[in-house]
Amino acid sequence: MTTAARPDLPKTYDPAEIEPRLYARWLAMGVFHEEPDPARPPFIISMPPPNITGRAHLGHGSTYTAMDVLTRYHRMLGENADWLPGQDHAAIATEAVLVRELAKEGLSRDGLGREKFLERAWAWREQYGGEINEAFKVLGFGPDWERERFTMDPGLSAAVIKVFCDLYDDGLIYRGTRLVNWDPVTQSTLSDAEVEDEERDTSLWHIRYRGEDGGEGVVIATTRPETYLADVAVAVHPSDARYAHLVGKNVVLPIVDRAIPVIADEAVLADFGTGAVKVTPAHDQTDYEIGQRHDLPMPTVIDFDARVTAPLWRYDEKPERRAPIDAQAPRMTAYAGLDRFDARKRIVEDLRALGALVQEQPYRTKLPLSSRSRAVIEPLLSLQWFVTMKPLAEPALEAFRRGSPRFVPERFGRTYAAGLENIRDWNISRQVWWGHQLPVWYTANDDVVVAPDENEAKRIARERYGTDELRRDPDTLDTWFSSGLWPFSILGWPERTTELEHWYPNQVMVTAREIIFLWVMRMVMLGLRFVGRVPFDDVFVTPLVFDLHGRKMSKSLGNGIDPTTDLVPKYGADGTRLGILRQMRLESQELRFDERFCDEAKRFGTKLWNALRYTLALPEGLPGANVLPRAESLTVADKWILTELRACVETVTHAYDGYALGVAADALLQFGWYTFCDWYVEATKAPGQEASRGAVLSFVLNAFARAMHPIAPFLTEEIWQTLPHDGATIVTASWPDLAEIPSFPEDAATFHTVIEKVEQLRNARSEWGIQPKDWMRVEIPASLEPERGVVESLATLARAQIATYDGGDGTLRDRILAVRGVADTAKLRERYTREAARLESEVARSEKKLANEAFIAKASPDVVAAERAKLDEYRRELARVREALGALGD
RNA sequence: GGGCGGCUAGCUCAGUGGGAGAGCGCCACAUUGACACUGUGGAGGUCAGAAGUUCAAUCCUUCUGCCGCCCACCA
Repeated sequence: MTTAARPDLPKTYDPAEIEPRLYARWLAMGVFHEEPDPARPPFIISMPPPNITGRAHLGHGSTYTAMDVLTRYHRMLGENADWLPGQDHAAIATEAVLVRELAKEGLSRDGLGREKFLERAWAWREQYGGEINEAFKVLGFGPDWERERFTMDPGLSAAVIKVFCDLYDDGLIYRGTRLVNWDPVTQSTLSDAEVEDEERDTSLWHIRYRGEDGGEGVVIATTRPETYLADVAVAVHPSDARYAHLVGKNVVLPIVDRAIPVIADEAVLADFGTGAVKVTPAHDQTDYEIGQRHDLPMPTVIDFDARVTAPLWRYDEKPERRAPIDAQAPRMTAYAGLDRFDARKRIVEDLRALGALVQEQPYRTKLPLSSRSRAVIEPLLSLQWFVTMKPLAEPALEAFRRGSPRFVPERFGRTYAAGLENIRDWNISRQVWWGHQLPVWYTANDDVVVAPDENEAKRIARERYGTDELRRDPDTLDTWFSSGLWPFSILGWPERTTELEHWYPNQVMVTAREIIFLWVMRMVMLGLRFVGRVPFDDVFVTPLVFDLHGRKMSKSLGNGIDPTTDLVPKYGADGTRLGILRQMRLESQELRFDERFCDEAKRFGTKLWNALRYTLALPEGLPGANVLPRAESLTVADKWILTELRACVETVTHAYDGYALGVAADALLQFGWYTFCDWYVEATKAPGQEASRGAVLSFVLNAFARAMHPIAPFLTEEIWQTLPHDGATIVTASWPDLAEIPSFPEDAATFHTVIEKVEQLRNARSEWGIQPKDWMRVEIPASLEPERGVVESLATLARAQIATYDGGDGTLRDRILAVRGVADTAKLRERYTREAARLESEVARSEKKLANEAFIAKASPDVVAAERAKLDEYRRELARVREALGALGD
């Protein structure tokens, strides 16, 4: 047991001084570190690794605070709790940052060369990659820093290579030419999940393609007129009578005078646009599929810089075999080298001049944007590596049908399952250098060798192809390929480590909704395949953070908030955390961040701090930690606050268990401020409370601090340390045990009546305009006589003199407490008149209800009895108010 | 087009099949020692609209409207 160390506390709790000091102490004590311990139940969370380019934002404030709270809670429960941190190399994002840095020095990536570029990248990572960890420390997060991992650590890289090789050997990774999402800014492909749609105003251009026979031909509608140069057909719906006569005939592309066939395909919607659609297989996903079905050629007209090429060319895996299609080249030269959007303007003008542009109709469409660069994605043919997803998705779906993982809130499980059901092959190769280079080599004849390292590749090549002259594929893997292994790669997989044995699967994955497709699905699929189990029992999906007006937070809108620089200096880490959690609702999908909650949370901290000061300043001093007097020595107020404390701890425990962090935060604030400070602390100032109050205040604060510690780690540590306590730090203290907290329901009810009386008194004083200097005489029921001192004390503001009456259980308001000559009679009358009207309407409502035979017959007896009791009460009150009104005279 | 969430006091949000809640803001009052980063009281709402189920609906069902999100090959 340690006694109170510092009797002279400042009036205000100062987070700026206290928080860094406590965090440093926790680190020195190693409280966040755990070793696998089969004797205790595990509680493991793998931290979603932030990008090394990342900065703290409010998303971390919600999602990562939730993880910290859960880990701290389960640690206090005595579980083998560990939060495993790390970082993601964020291939494209990081490379973009590096390219910008180099540009400032007048350097380019290609000029520097791969080796030098990667040296720079690692140096950058060393220098800036840990910044977000500092932010996390400022926020009080306590992951197991000793276990920090990076997706490009040797161990994790080995896991990546093994997974690639195994999937390749199993025939689930293939190389092929497909239409991919090309980001012309970062010069790399993106997976479907990395493409975001954004609505933009544009036009729908209607263009006439005349018949080859000189007829009217057909009018197509398009949002991308610049790609018409590479059209290979016009498609209509098979049952569209308007165009049936044209199917099988040719129409002619304007300007370039190239003839293309009209074909019928189910994918065309007869009621959209003109019902006829141009088919450009090399630049549109739907068209690509139509092209495949009809075995159409796939000429390309836009290059990897998003410029129009002239002439057209035919994509080939080997650049030297890419053949120009120069038949129409002379007529296209005007567009050669133009950016796709400039080309669009020129082509529209030229078509208009030619009379081929039938109509230009304003139109709002969704543009595919790169989530990395915000550039408009260009669908392009390219030779890339893919993962066949269906065989991976099937076991994941089966597991989900058996209930694993469990989603909280449950509805996100349906989103997840729908994603698995509609899964498409995953493009995993990226044309950046920063990342895991594909373990793929080619012979001079383009024979493919996949191997974990170069020596093994050479051995295989010699054996199979009689050569060890190899060149390695320059591409790297999609960042999500390595993060998809996260929950097991950070535990040492493929080695069979103790950590992997005891800590896989994790108990919960906490993440945001938008990551379900990008990440959660892939972790499950890969975890199932390579470790044989779903990597986590629960997936807790936290709400997305928006600003007060419901707009997404973003740098460009200028409404982004960095909690460490924008909130912690103002409210402290505790205030920031509590303020955010108070707004987190389990079933809600968005959180409109309102800073007022942080302000409230900070003031709550000060309030508790002062309750602590009050407790420490008690003249009679404090007993040892968690020592309560025997029940006979406790006052009614003591028994009430202990009962309330127990209820609070119970609520908070259930809330944490169900991930309802907002409910836990509410309950703690409600109890701490309004129940404990406003009523109990005040009550202890009444005469007759001295004998027990020190012990009870100390006991309640100690238990309350522990219950609130997961949410507000610093303040609660400081309170706990200052009061008598057992142990070195609250971080490893035990969760309040309900069995330790006595409960006295009957006494609690009595004190509840005290509160009601006092509130009525205060209300009366205020409503009736009783001046501070004036006193009024009030009466309380005989049953409260023993608590007279408390009522008197709490009612001090009302300047009340207490008398006892024995008239049953009537309320104070009705008794009217002889107000002698001090109250404003007019105000009193007004008040009573209003009160009488209210009671009359309540009586009428209740009478009507009870007169309803159906109600009596069908409602449950409890409800009917309660309604009768209410009616009696209303009638009694009404009679008293009327009596009082009469007594007022004129 | 499909799916999902929301609509409760000026603002941000809890909540419940049976007498509408919190914080902030607003108004009034209170400064003799835990705290002015305070305390006390008050005003303020046809619980989006309509229909249905029910003895009883803000809550359950259906429809409508508006806001938002996700998915999908509407050029």
